Amino acid sequence: MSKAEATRSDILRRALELIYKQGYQATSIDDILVTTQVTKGAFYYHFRNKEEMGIALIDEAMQDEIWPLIEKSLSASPNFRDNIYEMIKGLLFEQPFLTVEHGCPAVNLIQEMAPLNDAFRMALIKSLNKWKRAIEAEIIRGQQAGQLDTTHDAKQIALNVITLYHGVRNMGKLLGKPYYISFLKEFRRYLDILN
Amino acid sequence: MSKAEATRSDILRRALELIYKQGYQATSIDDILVTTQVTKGAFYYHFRNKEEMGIALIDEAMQDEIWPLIEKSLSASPNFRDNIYEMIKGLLFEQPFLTVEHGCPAVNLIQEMAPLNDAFRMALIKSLNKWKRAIEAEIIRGQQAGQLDTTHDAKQIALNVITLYHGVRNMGKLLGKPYYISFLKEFRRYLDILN
DNA sequence: GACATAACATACTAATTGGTATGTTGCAAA
DNA sequence: TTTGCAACATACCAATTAGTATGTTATGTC
Repeated sequence: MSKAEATRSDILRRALELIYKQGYQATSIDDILVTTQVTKGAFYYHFRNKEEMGIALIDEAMQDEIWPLIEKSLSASPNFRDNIYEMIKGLLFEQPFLTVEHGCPAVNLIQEMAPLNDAFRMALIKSLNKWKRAIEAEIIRGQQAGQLDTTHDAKQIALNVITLYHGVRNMGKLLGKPYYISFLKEFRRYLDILN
Repeated sequence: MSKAEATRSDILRRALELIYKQGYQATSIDDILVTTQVTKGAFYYHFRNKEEMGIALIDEAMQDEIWPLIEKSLSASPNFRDNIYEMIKGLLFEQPFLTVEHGCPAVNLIQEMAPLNDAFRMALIKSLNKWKRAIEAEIIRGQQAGQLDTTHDAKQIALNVITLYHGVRNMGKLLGKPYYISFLKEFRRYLDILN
């Protein structure tokens, strides 16, 4: 990685950190500059404006942060239920970057920016669909392996899983880690009930 | 209602509208003043600062907006399943104030402000608990009426319902109204599966 | 080693921010 | 009908905002 590329990805990583904790609109470019030790000239050399950086952040930094865990957990075991369960558990508990109080950066950005900015919405939809397809594929694999009745709609279940994840990430901000634990129990029950 | 009270509640209503659409931090006091035709002096006569107005908004304006629907739907029919289903359906579809793209003001505020401000978090928890208890009571009523096995934990189900609502409000920002519809079908299934 | 350009650095701006200081007006009680 | 205070109105401020204009420096190529 060249020095310029390092600068760029450093900006994105730090920006993700700040935006994760404060929100996109509440995070100023100066905030980012202070924590990165990068100057304004460098920032605007790499990004045309704040919005372009935000989009890059979704397409690159955010993906890099969570995608390894998703891929790993979805191919860990032959049992699709275990894999999906471990994926959610991993996202909730085993991401050092994420905390209960601040939730999930993707969920936060959807909440804040999807209604305000088309480019953000598109980027977030793309990211969501990637995740959805991965879950869906794992469910279909489970069906083909005889672990789940083929009458179930894999798409629908995938969306349910993501919806639950969004919900628990939001509720966790009020109820804290104990809620994550009781949610996980319920989530396992949900998976097991699917015949 | 005195004229002063009218001014105050007008500020709160308009502020709720703006904050709902733009977010709390992105809504400036000047924004509120322009749309209310109220002057800065009047604003700061009624509220010590922006935060105090935000809290009042949660405690008063937000409750007034959704609570009538919740109470009405939770006592509409003898069937607790129908009532809870209609409550969620009503919140999603029959609140003229709310739109799919902007989601739910309470969910939005939790996402944005719970990690940043203790006073907000407290007010939001209070509001959440009020809703949770109402759902819980309706579930217990259903259990006493023999509609639901008493082995089920009413508290847990109430939290599940709210979690799903949070999730769908967030996902709706990306997937739009069609998702609300398919979610509702799944939600009905979830209620019916509880034996 | 000259030279071009990529990669930054510095200094600035106009607009906006939450909040304050200091007014003015209306209305209710005496 | 004066008087006191609730209920506003106006003018201001220092800090912060995204973005720009105009530099300087490093680096790869010939």
